[in-house]
Amino acid sequence: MVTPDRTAYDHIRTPILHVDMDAFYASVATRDRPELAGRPVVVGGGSRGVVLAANYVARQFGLRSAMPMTRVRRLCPDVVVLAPDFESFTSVSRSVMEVFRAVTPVVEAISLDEAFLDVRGSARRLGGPAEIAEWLRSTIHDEQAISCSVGAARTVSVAKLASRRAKPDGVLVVDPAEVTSFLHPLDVGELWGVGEKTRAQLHRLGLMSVGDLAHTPVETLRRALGPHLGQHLHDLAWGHDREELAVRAGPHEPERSMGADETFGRDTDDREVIVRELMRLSAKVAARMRAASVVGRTITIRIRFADFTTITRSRTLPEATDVTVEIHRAAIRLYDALGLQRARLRLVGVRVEGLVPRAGAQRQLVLGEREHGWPEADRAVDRATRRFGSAAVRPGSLIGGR
DNA sequence: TCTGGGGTCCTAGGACCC
DNA sequence: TCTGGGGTCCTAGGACCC
Repeated sequence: MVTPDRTAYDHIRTPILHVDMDAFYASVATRDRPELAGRPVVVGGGSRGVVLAANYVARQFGLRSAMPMTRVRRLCPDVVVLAPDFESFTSVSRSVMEVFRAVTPVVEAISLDEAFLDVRGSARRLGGPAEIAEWLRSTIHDEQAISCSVGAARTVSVAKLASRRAKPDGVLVVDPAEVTSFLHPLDVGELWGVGEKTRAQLHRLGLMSVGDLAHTPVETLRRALGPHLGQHLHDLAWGHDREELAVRAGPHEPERSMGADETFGRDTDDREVIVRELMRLSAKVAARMRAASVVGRTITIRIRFADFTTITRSRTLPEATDVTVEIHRAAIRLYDALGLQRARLRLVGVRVEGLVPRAGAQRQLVLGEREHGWPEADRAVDRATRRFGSAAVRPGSLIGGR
């Protein structure tokens, strides 16, 4: 790559790049399927599922991420629905992240399909942000046959908005001098951190655009939205935000919590079904915790009723655990304490919070009070799962279940 | 047959401690 | 005999993100 004459690389004006794959899951799922070219495609499915990704043809029919599948089929009966293949998505994601790291070690991954890059240290070698953006796009396109969009700015949030504006398959550099003229016409709902509820609340206050937000006294916003959010949105409206990235310490930043939940195929009030599902979810979570060498003390269950109202109940144990049976037992206690009789449940979930490395959380063995055997049983399950796959080994209470 | 599944962070009240 | 006050933990809910 030809590098134009440049001085003062440290003062590069838009060093933060936000790279975002276009319709990532849909692009990966269709890249080897030329027969689907020009057809509306969504990734998702299940009778009670939602859209995970919609290609750009599907978007012309109004199909969007998070849209219920029932609505999808109504809006677009000819839609092609593909089941997600997360192994494939993860593998493509790894390759894409390698391309990012070829540009700079300062990469903050946000999800499988997007990341921030700080290219301050790369300018001498690779050129300015716009050139680096084009290099990333062509490299990813050549290697993975998918397109992406890139936003460049001085701050994280403006780079993020810029990549969205650049979609699909484009680049947008927002110079610091242009930040307010870029931001202020946008609807408040465009800001990162403003969802449906906050957007509606702001609109009720007569604050429609980011410019309106910017010209509202910060005290007013703090009173209306809470001190933290009020201050934060006022800052964002002026383009004030993080300029440094949080580079992950390792490939797997330790998670603060791990959980699993599942929507039933049909709502149920059958305790036996619910207890069995809690067992399956507890086993899944505990296995992931053991694989990550973490233990946790706070067990939370989530219940969603047929009318979609959702509650959580949690309990903090005296000792951190990664033992399936202990997590399950806590979950059952929390469930039974609710005293539900005929309430029909749509979803149940189990989550363990307050995770710490197992090495730093030695169990206290007090007077032999711990039942032993269960951790050993879990380890045996883990070994068998590694050898034969997860279908081969299931807790006894799940066998015979539908 | 409206509304998945994986997370993070914030708020707020009460308990408890100093 | 006058209601302080900060910090931390626990619990529940809620908003948001991808």
